[in-house]
Amino acid sequence: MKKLLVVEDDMGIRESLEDYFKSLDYLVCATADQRAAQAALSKQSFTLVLLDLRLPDGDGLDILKSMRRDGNLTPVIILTARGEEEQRIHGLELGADDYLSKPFSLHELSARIDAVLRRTGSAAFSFSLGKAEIDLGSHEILFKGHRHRLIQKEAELLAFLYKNPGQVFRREVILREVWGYDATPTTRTVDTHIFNLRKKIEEEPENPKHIVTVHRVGYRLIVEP
Amino acid sequence: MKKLLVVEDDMGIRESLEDYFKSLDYLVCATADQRAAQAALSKQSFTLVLLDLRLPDGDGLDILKSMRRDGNLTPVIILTARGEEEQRIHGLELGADDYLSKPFSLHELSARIDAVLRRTGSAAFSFSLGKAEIDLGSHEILFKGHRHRLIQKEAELLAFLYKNPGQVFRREVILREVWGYDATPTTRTVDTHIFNLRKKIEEEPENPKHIVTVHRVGYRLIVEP
DNA sequence: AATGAATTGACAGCGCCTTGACAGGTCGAC
DNA sequence: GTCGACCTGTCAAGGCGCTGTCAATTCATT
Repeated sequence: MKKLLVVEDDMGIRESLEDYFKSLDYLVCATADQRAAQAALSKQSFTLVLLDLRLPDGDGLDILKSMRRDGNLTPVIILTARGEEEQRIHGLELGADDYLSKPFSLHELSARIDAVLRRTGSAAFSFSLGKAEIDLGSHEILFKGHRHRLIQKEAELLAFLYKNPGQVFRREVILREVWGYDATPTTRTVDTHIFNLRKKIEEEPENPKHIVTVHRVGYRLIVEP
Repeated sequence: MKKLLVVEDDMGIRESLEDYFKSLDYLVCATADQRAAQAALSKQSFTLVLLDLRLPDGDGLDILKSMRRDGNLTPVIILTARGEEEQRIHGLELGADDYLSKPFSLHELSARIDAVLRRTGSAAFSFSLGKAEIDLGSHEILFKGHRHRLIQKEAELLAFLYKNPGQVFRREVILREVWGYDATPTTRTVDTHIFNLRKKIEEEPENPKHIVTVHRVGYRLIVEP
């Protein structure tokens, strides 16, 4: 489940954003100003933040600035009015992931969100591989109408692969990145977890389409079918 | 039936609020000062609280502060006079859900109330898990015809999980979010409270359906059966 | 002091992680 | 095309870290 923070002072826009994304099954927290946004950010974690720059109690960029200062890497998309190019540029410098000029269509915004989440992968929070819907926030996957659980190492392994889609990783690298620098397990352990993952997300585990073996090298994750 | 607590010292405003919301079929409890408000809050649970900050016997924010300290998550809308920005900001930090500057139209206030209730699900407050009806306002739960009490930490813990349904939280995160940043307890403490909560809300505590363990990670709350 | 909440510690049992073995597959050498 | 060396798929079993459980202790409130 993706969780959105909307920061927008115009009540009309705010509510239409809220309604639209709720209809897409997002969890939406809508705030109208800087203070409320900061309060929400300090208490909860979000998949992505939609940020209007012109707020009644200050500049929306301050929110972005303080997020990044606090090490909060949640993706941010900036919503600007016409003629706010400077701020928009400044926003990208501060670490925003995309921007959109008003007026925009909700459909376009939704597409941008998907693109940003795909690109940052940071939101390896919830995604799908083929017919499997994977939710790393709840460690659950929905596959063929059945609900399975991912165990800890499987979830970590899958998250790592998903953050680097298409790229081949040698087993030693996977061990180092997922298990840690002082990992003791052998590379066979990786194989076992890959095997178990395939049983949970591949339609034909013996003929995997997503978690692919690269002989004599390692494994790679194919996101697009 | 929605039940409103109005805390407002100005008799004119108080009575017009009372009349207006009664005409909208709300149950309204109108109080004029901190003492009466606290008394009402300790005895009843409300759908939402309208809180004036300037009270004859102290700061309205004290009411909000003590509510949140008690794990009472009833939505609160703050009513401020012009030039009380600082307090309003402080209120949002303390967990208020919205604010409105006087003078305001009753119609606008009504719209804000609807928005807040929609946003909070109006339910971070009173909800059910399976056959257990949980009221975080009074810390009471009704389960199998019996009435149990949630103790403080149990209520806070359950409230936190309910605000983020489905999501897995590591024990360290739960400690930080529920106990506070400088929390001393160990993660075993979390287990104990989970154990006690299960005894109160699960049909088979040894086989929990709502407060679910994710091995090697933490816990998550399943709201839907 | 007394009551009840909050926390800690101990222990048993479960489940994840790892390992090792074998079968089957892949690819280069010839 | 065949062979052999090496790699990967598969799976069962054991160790051990993690959780459930609960009693005992500390802490807070009155």
